[in-house]
Amino acid sequence: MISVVQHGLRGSELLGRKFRSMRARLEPDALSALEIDEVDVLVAGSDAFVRAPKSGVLILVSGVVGEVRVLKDGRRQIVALRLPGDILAPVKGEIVVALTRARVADGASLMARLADASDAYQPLRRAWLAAGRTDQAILRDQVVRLGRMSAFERMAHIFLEAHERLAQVGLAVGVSFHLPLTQQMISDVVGLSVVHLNRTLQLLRRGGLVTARHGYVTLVDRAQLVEIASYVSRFPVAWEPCEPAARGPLQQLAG
Amino acid sequence: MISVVQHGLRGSELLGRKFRSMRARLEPDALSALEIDEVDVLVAGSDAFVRAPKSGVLILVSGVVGEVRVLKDGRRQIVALRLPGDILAPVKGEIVVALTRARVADGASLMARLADASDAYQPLRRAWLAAGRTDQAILRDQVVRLGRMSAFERMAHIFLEAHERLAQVGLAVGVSFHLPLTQQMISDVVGLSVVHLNRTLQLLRRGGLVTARHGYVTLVDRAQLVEIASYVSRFPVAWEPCEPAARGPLQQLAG
DNA sequence: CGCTCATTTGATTGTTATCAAAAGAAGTGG
DNA sequence: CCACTTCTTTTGATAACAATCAAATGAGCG
Repeated sequence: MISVVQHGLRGSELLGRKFRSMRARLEPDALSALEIDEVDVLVAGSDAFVRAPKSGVLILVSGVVGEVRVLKDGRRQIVALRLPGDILAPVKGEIVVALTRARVADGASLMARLADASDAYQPLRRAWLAAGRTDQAILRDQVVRLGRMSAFERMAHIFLEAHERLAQVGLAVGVSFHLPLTQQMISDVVGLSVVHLNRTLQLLRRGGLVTARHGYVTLVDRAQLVEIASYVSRFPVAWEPCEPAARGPLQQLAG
Repeated sequence: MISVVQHGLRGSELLGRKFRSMRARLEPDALSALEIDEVDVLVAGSDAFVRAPKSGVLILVSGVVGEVRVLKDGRRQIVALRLPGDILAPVKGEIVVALTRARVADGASLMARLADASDAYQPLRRAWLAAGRTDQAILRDQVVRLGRMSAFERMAHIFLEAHERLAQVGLAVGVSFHLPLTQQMISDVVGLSVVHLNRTLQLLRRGGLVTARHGYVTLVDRAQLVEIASYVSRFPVAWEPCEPAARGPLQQLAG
């Protein structure tokens, strides 16, 4: 299983996958010369608080980070969960928290290329905008999840979303993926208490819907999860079922 | 009291106020030649469902509309509440619902001006981007509201937000404003049942925090509301207290 | 091994939803 | 202007859901 934290992918490769899944017709080398591989900031520790990027745009290369709001009394809401290939864009009043060890790259050179108005970069600009719209849609999914879904539905939904987003950048194998977050962190995403999240997770497990252990998640019955969460895909089929190949190595991870 | 539904403001005036509150140094006539006053679509009725804009960007001139997700079993979530001066931007799976009678204008000419790369429109482009960021921040406020706030806090928060957003475009008088929505509609914004919303509203009233009647809302104790909701302003003081002038006409509305 | 952190379980409380129905407003047509 | 309908607000009673408190178990790590 390919790890979210330690995949061998370069930043440009990640972005390429992401942008291409937006139906962008990018040349093979549209991103190759970008210097987004040089990791700018290395954030370690699972709860290290890092102030917003010192300058410009940051791209998450590996690991998981959250854009977090903390209320006076300590309640936390992870407004957006950022996965490899995502742009970090916290707003005023939010902090960026590394939920796992994470590597981020400076997006300055990408931004420069986007600012270049030449025709050659037209597909790139399109893809960038499409990615932004997807980001927006995912944030709105988060609103619906928190506003009108039961704990059970929320869990089904977040698992589906995480899977799809990771699959988009090639960080999923079939219906399985690596997402090494504590239940506390996930509860701060879906707006539940840890205890209730734990119990809800058990319902999903006992229902034969998912398995989750040591940060490895498998959507055992994806179809039913989609049904439960009324899940609407945000990507044009970025993942292929590929059941046969996956079954072998997955079962040991599934626990 | 100036009405959200029937103010006499022209679209360009609304946008001007909005953009100027973004600290944009717009020339007095930066927007004047725009044809955003010609109302494109007239949506009547309080629950008329209108499919997404036929082409391009729509600007809300008067009235209130919601960008709504409807789940299979009829649960609804108003993802974003749109007030005069806002841009309508529903994503896939959402519908635009007129919550009051509303007038919308076609933003094509504004978009054309934004696309014009000449220096003259630099401040306009800046303001446009700033408005987009504010929009994003408000959406994220919505996430926190739904994810980690109690019913009481949610109500305090949404009232403060509505006030600030209306004040920004001059549709508030002091701490009072017009927002003719049914409790059902508001409950679909804050993710509560109507019944519970009604009871929570009574708590706010009895606590001497707000008055709300016939669509007229007064933040009687704004300071305390801010405290309750941990409210963070999204605008650079777009409204001035102006208590003295307001007190007269407000009290009769306050009921 | 012993420390710490994460997960799990049990018991209980508190919050919010749901159901049902009354009372109040607003609009319609006679 | 009134009877009538319909929608909204309000109230009461109850059930479902999720949070909290407390503690045990399990996993990772030096």
